[in-house]
Amino acid sequence: MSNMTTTPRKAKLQSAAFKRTRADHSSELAEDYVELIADLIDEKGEARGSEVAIRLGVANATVVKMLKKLMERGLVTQEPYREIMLTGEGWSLAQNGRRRHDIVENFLLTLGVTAETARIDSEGIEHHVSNETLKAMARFTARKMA
Amino acid sequence: MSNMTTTPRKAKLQSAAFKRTRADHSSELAEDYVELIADLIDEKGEARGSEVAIRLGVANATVVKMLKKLMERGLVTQEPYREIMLTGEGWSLAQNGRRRHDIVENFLLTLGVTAETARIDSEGIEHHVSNETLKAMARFTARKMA
DNA sequence: CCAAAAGTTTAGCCATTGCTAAATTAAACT
DNA sequence: AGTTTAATTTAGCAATGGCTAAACTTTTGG
Repeated sequence: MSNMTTTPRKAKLQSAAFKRTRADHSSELAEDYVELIADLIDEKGEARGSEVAIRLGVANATVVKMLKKLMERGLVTQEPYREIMLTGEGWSLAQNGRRRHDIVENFLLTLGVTAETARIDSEGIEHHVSNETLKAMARFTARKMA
Repeated sequence: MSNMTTTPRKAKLQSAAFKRTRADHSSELAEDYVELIADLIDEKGEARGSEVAIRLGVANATVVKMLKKLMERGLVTQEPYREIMLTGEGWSLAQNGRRRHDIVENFLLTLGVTAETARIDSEGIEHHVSNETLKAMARFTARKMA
């Protein structure tokens, strides 16, 4: 425990961390959409734009606009007025997101927070956790469950 | 351990969680600025816009624009071409941010990730952690340190 | 099979947070 | 003090992700 942060801290070279946070924001929305679309397909057999809008709490038009971006990025396909489908790449991204999400959510539950809090916080945290931290979380959960 | 997330998950009413995440994003930038300004004042005796720009990795003009917003929100004060100062409210916000940041960073260190990862990840996570989770993290760290 | 309802898209707006280049002010050096 | 240099601000632009209202399809029910 030698490298503990103490209160009178140095403001070091931190721009990398902030840039990383900003970069995360651009991809995290795409991942949220793709993950939700995957869930809808698994749950209801298809993903409609209006359902995505409801679950994300945004307007229909916003979803339409985002779906165009996601199509440009090669993550989803859709014909006008039809349901949304995921490309292979879209499925990979969704599955990676689910994996991270589950690890974080289960970790929080194991830490002892309520299910509701685990659900909400994991949504926010999921995109900002490095693979190293993710591994540490998974390790912790596995240990506690054993 | 009854409420563990399993892979074929239900896509429930999650719009609240997403809305919360979007709302966090608006305030997290303000907190990053204010926290950094507080660090600079403590470290160098004053906070200059150009220094803020360097540390956050953005252009000078971006900082100027943000500072106007922060002044409108009553968090900082500044006379043209002069150094940046924090209002009482600004200091509270900064201190709250530091507190959260320290808890998360120390928690990650205790979890066993490297110092570099703890620094970077805590930057991203800090703004998305509820008070309940924060408490759980602090408890965990305290227990391990004992 | 056609009209009404429901679902989807388009058009056009707004706020936010970036940027560069040019103008302005303050500071430092003869 | 005056001039150069450095710091700061202004002006104007771009991308992103929201929204509402109006237009257009698809679906559904006589």
